[in-house]
Amino acid sequence: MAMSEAKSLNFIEEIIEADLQSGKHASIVTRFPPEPNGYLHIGHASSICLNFGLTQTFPGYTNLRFDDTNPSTEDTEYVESIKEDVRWLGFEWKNERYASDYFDQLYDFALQLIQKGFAYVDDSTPEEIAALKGTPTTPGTDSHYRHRTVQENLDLFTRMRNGEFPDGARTLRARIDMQHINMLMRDPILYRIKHAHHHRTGNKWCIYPMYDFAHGQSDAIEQVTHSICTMEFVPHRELYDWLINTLSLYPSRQYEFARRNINYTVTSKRKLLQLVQERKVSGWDDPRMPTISGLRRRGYTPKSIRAFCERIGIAKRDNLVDVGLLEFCVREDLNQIALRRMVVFDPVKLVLTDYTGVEWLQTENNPEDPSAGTREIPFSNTLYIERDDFMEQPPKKYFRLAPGQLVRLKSAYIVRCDEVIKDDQGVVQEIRCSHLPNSKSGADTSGVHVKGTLHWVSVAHALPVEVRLYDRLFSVEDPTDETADFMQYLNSQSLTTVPTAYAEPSLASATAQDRFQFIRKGYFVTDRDSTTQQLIFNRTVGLKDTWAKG
RNA sequence: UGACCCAUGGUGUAACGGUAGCACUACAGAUUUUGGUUCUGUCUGUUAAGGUUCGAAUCCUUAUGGGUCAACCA
Repeated sequence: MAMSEAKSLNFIEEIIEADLQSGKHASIVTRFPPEPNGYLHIGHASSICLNFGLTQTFPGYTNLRFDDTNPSTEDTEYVESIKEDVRWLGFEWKNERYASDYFDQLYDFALQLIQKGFAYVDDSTPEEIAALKGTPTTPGTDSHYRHRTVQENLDLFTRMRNGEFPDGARTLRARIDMQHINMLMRDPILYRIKHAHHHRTGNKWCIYPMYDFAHGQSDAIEQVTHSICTMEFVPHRELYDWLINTLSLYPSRQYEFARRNINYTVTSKRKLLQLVQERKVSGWDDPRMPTISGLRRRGYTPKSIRAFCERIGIAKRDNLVDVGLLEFCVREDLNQIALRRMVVFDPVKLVLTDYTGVEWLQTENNPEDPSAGTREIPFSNTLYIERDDFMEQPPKKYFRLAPGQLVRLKSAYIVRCDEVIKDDQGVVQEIRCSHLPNSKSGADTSGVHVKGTLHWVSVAHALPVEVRLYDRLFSVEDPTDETADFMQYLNSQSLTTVPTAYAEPSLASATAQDRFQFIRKGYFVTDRDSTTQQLIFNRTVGLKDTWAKG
C-alpha cells in the first residue's frame, strides 16, 4: 500500500511549488480582491478556496482586498456581506485592505509616470478616445494631446485632482503605443474624473484610478507574490507588468485560471443584480440564487461548498460544471450531520382499525451517527401518510401501500391495507388498515416480508409547518448562450410552497439554520423567516431518488 | 478576418516522453425499518492530419472547434 498517494497539484500549485523550491520565494502572499458592488457567488467561492487554500498548503498568508476604485457602484453594504461570506466559508484573512487605502500612493505613482513622460492628460471626449483607439484588427491613432509637456501635464493633472473640471472632461492616460497589437496597451486610461462620494474616502477625491492602475500596484504594495485572477484578464497582464516595471515596484506576478460556470444558473453580478431588481427572486439571499448568502439560506454547508470547489478543480479551459456535483457534495455532508425527522407533505389519512391509545416510540436521530441519539415519536390509530405512498392499482415494482399489501411504518408497526374509502369523485379519503401487533420496531419480523417502509405522522400530534421546495432557477443548462435573453429561460417552477405540511411534534423546537433530513423527502433547513408560530423549512436538496425518475 | 488563451468519456479534473486514472452522472447487482446511506461491477475519452521518437494525450507543424480583446467597469 502506498504511503500516501500524492494529491495531484493544479497548475498554480505547481508554479508555487517550483517558486518555493527554486528559492524565488520563501513564502507566498495571495489576495482575494472583490469589488464591493455585489454579493459573492459560487464562482467567487472557487477563487476564495483557491487563494486562501494556497496559503494553507504553502507557507504564507492571504489578504482580503476590496477593489474599490469606482465609487458610483460600490457600497459598504457589500463590504459587510463579503466579509461575512468569506468567514462563513471558513477562511480568515491576514489583512483587510482596500485599494482606496492606496489612493495617495497611486496618485504619487501617476505623478512619477508624468514626470518620466509616460503619462499625459487627454481632453478628448469618450467618443473621441474610442474612435482613436482603433479595433483589434486596426491600429489606433495618437491623440492631439499626446505630446503635452511634462509641466503642462503636471499642472492639468493637479487641477483634475483639485476639482477644477467636471466629470469626464479629462483623463490621465499612459503613453505607451497607440499602434500596439494589444488594445490595452493603446494609451490606457489611468485616472478619470468622478465627483462622487466614496464609501471610505468620502469626498477627499474627485479623480479615481482605473482597475489597471490600481490592481497591480496594490498587489505590489502588499508584496503579493501570486496574483490570481480569471482568464479575461490575460491581456491585462502585459499592462500589469509594464506598470510594475516602469514604476520599479515589487514584481508581483499575475496568473489566470478559467472561471467556473455552473449549469442551470448564472454567475454574473450584472445578471444576478437584474434578477434582484426585477423581483424575479426575493433578494440576493433568495435560496434559489447561486450567491453564497443564497446557498447559506438554502441550507448548504460551508464544508460542502469547499468540497465542491476542491472537486471541480482549477484549470484554464472553458467549463460548465454540472450542478448535480454541488448537490452531491451537500448530500454527502448533510447525510452525516442532519437529524432525521418525519414530515408528510401531501397527506392522506391512514386509520388502524385494530389499534387504540397512544404509544411513544423510540427512533434514531441519525442512522449514520449513533451519537446523535434517539427521540420519541407519538403513534396512534389515525395517521397521515403521503398520498403517493398508496396506489389502488400499483405497477409491478411498487414497494408502497396497496390493497391487501403489507408495508412497514418507519419505527412503528407493519400494517396491511384492508379497505379504501373514496369520495364521489373517486378521491381516496381514508385508508383502513390493521397492524401486526408483534411487528413493533425492533421485534423479530424475519417471517414477514415487507417491500417498503413509509414515513408517517400521528394526526392528533401533527404540527402544521410551511415547506418551500426549490428547483433550478433556469430551465436550460446555459441561460447565457445568447440565442435569447437569459431572463426568458427562468424556470417558472423554481419555487413551490407547501403551505401546510404535517410534521412530527419534535420539530416544534427547530430554530433558524437547523438542518434536518425529512425522511424520504430530502434535506431541509429552518428558514430565517421561521417563527415558533409558523415554522418554515427550505428544501436544500432532495434525496437521490432512483424510483421517481422513471 | 489580427493577436492572445484553450482543446482528455455525458460533466469536471489527472497523467510532466513509458499501463489513459479519479470524482460526479448513467446503468446493473448486493445490503437496507428512508426506493436514502453503504458495497460491488459495467458503459463511455485523448478534436483531426502530418512530423520527431524504440515509444506521443504529452514535443513540433498545420487544420478544425471554442473562448477573449475595441467600458472614463472590475
